[in-house]
Amino acid sequence: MLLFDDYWKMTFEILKKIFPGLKENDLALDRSGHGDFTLRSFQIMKDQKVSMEDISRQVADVLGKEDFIEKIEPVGGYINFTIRRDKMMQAMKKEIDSTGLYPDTFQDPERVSVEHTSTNPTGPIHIGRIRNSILGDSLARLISRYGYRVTTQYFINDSGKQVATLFAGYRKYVKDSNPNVNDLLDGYKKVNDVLENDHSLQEEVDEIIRQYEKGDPDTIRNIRMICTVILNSINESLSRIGIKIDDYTWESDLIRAGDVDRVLESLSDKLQEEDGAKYITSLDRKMFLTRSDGTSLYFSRDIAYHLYKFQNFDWLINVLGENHKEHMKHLEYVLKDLMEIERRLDFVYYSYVSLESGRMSTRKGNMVTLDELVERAMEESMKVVKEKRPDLPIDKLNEIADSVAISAIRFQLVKLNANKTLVFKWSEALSLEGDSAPFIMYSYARAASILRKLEEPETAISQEYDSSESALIRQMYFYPYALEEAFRGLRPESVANYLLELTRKFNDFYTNCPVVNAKETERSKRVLIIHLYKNIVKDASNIMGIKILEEM
RNA sequence: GGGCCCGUGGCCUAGUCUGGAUAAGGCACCGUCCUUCUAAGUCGGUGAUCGUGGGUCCGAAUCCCACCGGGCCCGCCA
Repeated sequence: MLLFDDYWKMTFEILKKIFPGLKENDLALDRSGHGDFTLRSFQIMKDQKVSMEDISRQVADVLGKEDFIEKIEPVGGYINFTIRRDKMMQAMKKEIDSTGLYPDTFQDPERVSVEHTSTNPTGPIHIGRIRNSILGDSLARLISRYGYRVTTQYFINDSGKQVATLFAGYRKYVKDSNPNVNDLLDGYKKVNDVLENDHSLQEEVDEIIRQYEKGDPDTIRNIRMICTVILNSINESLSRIGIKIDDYTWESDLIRAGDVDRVLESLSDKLQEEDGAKYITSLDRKMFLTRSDGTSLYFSRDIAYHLYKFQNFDWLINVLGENHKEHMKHLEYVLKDLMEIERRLDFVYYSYVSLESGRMSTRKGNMVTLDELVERAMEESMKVVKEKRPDLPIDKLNEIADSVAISAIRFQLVKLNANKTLVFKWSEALSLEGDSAPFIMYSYARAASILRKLEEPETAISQEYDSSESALIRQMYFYPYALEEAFRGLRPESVANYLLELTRKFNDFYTNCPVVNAKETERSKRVLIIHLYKNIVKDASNIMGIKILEEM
């Protein structure tokens, strides 16, 4: 929960006393530039059969005497409220002085699990999967900022057909007791080619699964070993863009610890069989839990994993590609309707990333890996930073180029509504202008630069702010509302859009309001604005995974 | 065939959940501003039947219905 002097709420509660039927949405943050909050009176006029004049008079009576109100203006069917800027400044300053953050957070005891990425350890992480990681990581940061104890989790699929196939390839073509990633992937590709028309090999893969689930020590040791090699490389790629996952769970551990069997037991009265394979009927569909040879299927392992997570968490969030939607409907049905688990479970889906040449495919080689993207973004940002800052030493240039590249990649993916399909284009991915992370970072660096030029600057809250200052103060003050919206909808892109708007407001302030050479009274109030601005940008950027810099 | 998602200037998006005031940005294009704090920036201009057709409503990009176009799903894969 967010803590701050919430003038929207105060206004709403006062209005609610005179209009008991008032809905939260009737008092909106104004988007049209008329005021800060706007009361839409249409419904009130209709319900209570009163005139606009009556409403205006009543509102003026109760709110006119509140000291945080600057102006009340009825226009058409709206009543616009303007909040005093010095009150907004005070509200922000108060939190930052005492906690270092605006808004302050009330720490919620609930523990939240955010599962993201969970990609099969059968290949490098590519730009399709990375949408999952970036979305999940930002979501985790957002929820944590909101006051929950968040753990990020990765479910390692090491017991399905894909990994068994990987192992078959290793055994046939690689053999090395200390294999590298590329050899493993080559082996995987070769086996997949052979599998297309060789049924004996299919039998071999099935046998590997049986051995693995049965607990054959040699199979376990080897599969763990090759999965770890690939997983390490995935994690290395992720850490390159600032993503670290807290907890890993191996599917095979849940099988051997009996979790999957317990799922079958608890569903025993609903289980049906077909050729020895067990299934349940979920929403008119057969959902198989085991194969006819007794080995487990993803559905039962996923149920087991969710039960395991519910032992330690009050709220589970899963970030998944849209192709999992149907599957998750059935998972939810089992957990909520059959097992009657009432705890909170949310799914956040994202649409696919494709290339201009079409859908990505690891096997066909039509893909762009994260490593490749990072490398090219680094080159691009290095080129730019060298051109812009020839005065800086090389290690400084490296640091800037690195932050710019990584921030740009993350921001580009997180700012887009997750439901939209994304066609990856190099020209857009490598762009460092416009609505991008560098746009935000650059503004922040200019703000920092102003403060560096002043020795022990005074700060002050003024009674008077001009229009650029006023618009910026308002946008800063509204930060908690943006966090709230993002949190409620589990949509980090709301924070991204907020941050872009904040940057535009700051740029307007920057061009219109000189600081360093301003008179003392002007300077001190602007210095405080910059302090608050820097604080909020830093905070919001952290949620977005943008690595903010004091100089660039 | 059934289900879910998307459709907003030439291109990419915000706004859709929770209907409300002249539809907000970016890219590209044309023009402006470095003798004031970093031009990765600023200001101005060109450019939108909000996929189409109905409906509900005082009011629809937003809600409902139908259709069109694109994506995803409908495995003893994950």
